[in-house]
Amino acid sequence: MSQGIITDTTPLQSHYIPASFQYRAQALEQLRAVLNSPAKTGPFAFHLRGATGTGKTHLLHFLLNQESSSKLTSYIPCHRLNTEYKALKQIYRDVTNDSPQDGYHTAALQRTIENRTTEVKPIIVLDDLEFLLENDGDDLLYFLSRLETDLTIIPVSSPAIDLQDRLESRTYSSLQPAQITLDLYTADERYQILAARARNALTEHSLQRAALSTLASATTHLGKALHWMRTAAATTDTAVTESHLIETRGQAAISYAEQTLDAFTDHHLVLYRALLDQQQASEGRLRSGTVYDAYRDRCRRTGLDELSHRRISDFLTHLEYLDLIAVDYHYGGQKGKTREIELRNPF
DNA sequence: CATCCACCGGAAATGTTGGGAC
DNA sequence: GTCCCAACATTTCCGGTGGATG
Repeated sequence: MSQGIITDTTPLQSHYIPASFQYRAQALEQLRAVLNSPAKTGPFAFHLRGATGTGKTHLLHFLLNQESSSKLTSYIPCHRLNTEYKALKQIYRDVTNDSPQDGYHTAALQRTIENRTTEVKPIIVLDDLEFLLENDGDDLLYFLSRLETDLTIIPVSSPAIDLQDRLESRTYSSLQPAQITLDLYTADERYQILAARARNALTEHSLQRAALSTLASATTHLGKALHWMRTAAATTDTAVTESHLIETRGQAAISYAEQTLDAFTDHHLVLYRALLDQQQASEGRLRSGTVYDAYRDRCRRTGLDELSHRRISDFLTHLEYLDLIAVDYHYGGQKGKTREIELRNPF
């Protein structure tokens, strides 16, 4: 093993939260104002929206660690905890400091949570809410919205999700969520943030200016850019030049997707690989039928039992939510009712 | 104007897991 | 062990969808 140019991987890791946030002063101020607004009874909600890679999750962690250490926070990653029941179990754990025995009924969990929240007044963060809504509807939010205890509910999602559309009107009207949207970082802001991370993670002068520019302009998604930086830095002993960066693009894109899909099933990854195959094999955009065929072939070659059309249709929606593919929906016309799919230009 | 494309997406059915009660 | 039950992932079923085509 050679020395490499990475002095500290921490600032390049996806969960790293910096000591201070650049270029988000306004959003932070809004969030603080909302969190500290005068108490009222009943649940209080605000919806934090922003494209993937705009730092929604990181900003919230930053804020909640810093400001509200006195308040109890229950963090629900809805892409994993994608049913009301799973989310309730997590909330139960957080508000009681105790693990629920399995076999508890939903109503029993709800009752305990309701009792506990009169005392602890937790902040409940529902990150990647779209996954829960898609899988299980708005039962959880309806339950939370009807509590008469003081709690703060923070749904977090992409800007494509409009709660007024996606929630039953009874849920929406009792939640009345405020809304805060994070804008994309500008190219210059991305450049500065990436430069700062490089200073903390790499040896001096090991990331060339041209490479940094390319990184900053390649994607609006900071997490992807950092992942690419780390991939490039880990594969050289001297310095990240622009050409070395470009060489590692494909590798970085795939490992990024694999990391993202880690919390999902094997089939999600097989599906993504099948999409990669198809994209290379044919120019032009793909339709869900051919994508399914490619997925099935890959399953057969690897001895994995294939899932049904219907199931894979849902998994495609997951890939779309994760911003790994871009999709046009056709509800009829020459092509019939289908989806046209394009791999997101990874970087 | 009828028919067709090619799959969407809701809903019900099925199969599996794991706990509690007897 | 056996029966019952809830939650859950997945399959099965099926009624659409709207421009193009003849």
